Amino acid sequence: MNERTDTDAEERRTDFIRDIVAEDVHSGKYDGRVHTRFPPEPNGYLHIGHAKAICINFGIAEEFGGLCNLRMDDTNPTREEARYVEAIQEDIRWLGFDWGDRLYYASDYFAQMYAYAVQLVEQGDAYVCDLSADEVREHRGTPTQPGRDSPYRDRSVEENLGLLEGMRAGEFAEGSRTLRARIDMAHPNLNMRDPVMYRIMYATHHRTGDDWCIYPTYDWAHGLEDSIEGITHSLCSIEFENHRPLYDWFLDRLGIHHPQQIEFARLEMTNTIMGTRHLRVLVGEGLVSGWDDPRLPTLRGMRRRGYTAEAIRDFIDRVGVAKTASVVDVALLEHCLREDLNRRSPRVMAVLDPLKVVLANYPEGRVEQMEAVNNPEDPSAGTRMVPFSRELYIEREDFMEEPVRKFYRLAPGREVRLRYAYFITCQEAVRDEHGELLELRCTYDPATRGGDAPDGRKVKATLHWVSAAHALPAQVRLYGHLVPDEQDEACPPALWRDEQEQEQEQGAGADLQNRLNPHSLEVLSGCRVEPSLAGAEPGARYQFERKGYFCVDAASSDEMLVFNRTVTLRDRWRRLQKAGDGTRASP
RNA sequence: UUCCGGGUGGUGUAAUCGGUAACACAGCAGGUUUUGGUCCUGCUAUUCCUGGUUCGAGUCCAGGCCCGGAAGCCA
Repeated sequence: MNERTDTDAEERRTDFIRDIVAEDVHSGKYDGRVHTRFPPEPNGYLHIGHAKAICINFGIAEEFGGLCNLRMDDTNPTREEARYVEAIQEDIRWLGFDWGDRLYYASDYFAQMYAYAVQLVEQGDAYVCDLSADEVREHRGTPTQPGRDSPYRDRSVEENLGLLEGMRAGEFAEGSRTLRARIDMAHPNLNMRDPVMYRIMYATHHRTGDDWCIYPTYDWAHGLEDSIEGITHSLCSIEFENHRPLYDWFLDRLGIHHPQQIEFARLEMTNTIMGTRHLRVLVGEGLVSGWDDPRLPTLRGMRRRGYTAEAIRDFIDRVGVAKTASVVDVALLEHCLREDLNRRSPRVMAVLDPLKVVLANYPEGRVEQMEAVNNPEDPSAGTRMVPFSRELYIEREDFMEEPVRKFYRLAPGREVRLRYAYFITCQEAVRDEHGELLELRCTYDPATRGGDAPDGRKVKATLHWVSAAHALPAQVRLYGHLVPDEQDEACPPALWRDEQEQEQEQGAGADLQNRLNPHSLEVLSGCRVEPSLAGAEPGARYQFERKGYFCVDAASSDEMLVFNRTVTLRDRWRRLQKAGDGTRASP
């Protein structure tokens, strides 16, 4: 089911990257080889933005009969942790991609990178600089003003070699020296103004331990990683476009394999918060329950919420690939989700907000088994039996004492159908002394068993229900958008710069919190679900008829079933209500 | 302000050599329906601006406008 058929592949619309790759294959560039890679930094969990990069890199390799590597980009020991390495693999596998035995680590190339650095020093293309971080910044100039040469720029090759060796040997204090590329301090592209290649960090790396006290910067390392692995097409996001000339410069000076980098716009989406750093703030400040909070756009969160990998991949396909900065409507994601879930989810009846219904003319103690269709989209899913009795629960919102216009569910004197059961008519709404609605007194028509009237009369509504005596208690968690529509315009604050990070992230926590939807989670504990749900396994997905798609949460148990709402059904009635606000008509 | 990149319906993308601007989502209207679901039908709505070349411009040329990215020893 993960396999796409040939026709699907042919019908898949193309994009500018696929066009370039196809052209390269035809022209015989790289001997017609296609080899991509997905290079995450193991510093957090993957989110749907990563899914785009994953689908593009693995997808293109697959389509062109090539390979895609998985590479942990672990060049900064202070940010990366081993626990993320396993989680990243888990998420990619869940999405449905396979890297075979090609799991690599940037840290495996540290020795090779060092040798390349020595080569550059020997060529006079790199030098050891004693400027502090602040001084380097000050020498760099600005976008409009050229930078100034470092006073250490013209050291001899021998001195540089000796100093570099000393850096590696741990002879110098952290931050006291760097190795820099010797390019052009007046270059209009800031990235070319003698960028730092190595910094001294006395930090223990999650894989290389204390073998190194100098670590390559991303700009120095990244192109080398792709080159070493023989990558043909380095597909990355737009913000690295300005860095491409630098990667090209390194590769050309070194005279080694030169992949082609192509940049595409990263995925942005409405009604959510994206970006590892922002997500880290949400998790760190306890604004959500963890990286797998079902409200988060993390792959783990979405999985826990009940998203399918197929829906996510379909969504990424439909979003397309381009360079324009864009914000995709979350409605498209939800459409893909519903489409997939509609096909595959067994239907079941669950009452989220129970209102008791007593059938006055139904014999006490009698129980009937009603046959219900498991999935109208899939006849092979068969049917099941659902118990019916004198006392039932229906949804509180399916009754209105004074029905508004176009409300055609239950009301005093009205007849509706109970799905797969009988027509019932509401005789009386029973209230307590405070006017609180307690239960409904109804009668049923024995001739309508199964849901059809022999006299051909119609009802306008069909309600779902459960038998009070047979229903199982359940907790249901209703999830909504993380960010409400009104807040969607507000931009999340930019987050970076190490020395301000802690302070910034605290401020960011408050800023982020202000954007959040206060109703993104509603927990319902008094729900009643049909007995066939007994023993439902965590992760199992269902459609609660008329309510939405739900999946069994990991915290679910035999004592208390727990469901997460994945997404609601499209709800025309709700839309009518919204549109008709204030147009309440008397019955 | 300098460099790089980008502007096609409300949103995301497509349009072969310069030849009828299309697909999907959203929205609206209707049909079917034992889920106000699904499905089906229809509708609304698009080339940033100005000028030029051309029989013909989203596409080519010139100028302008707007948006994004870039001044970490992050990735």
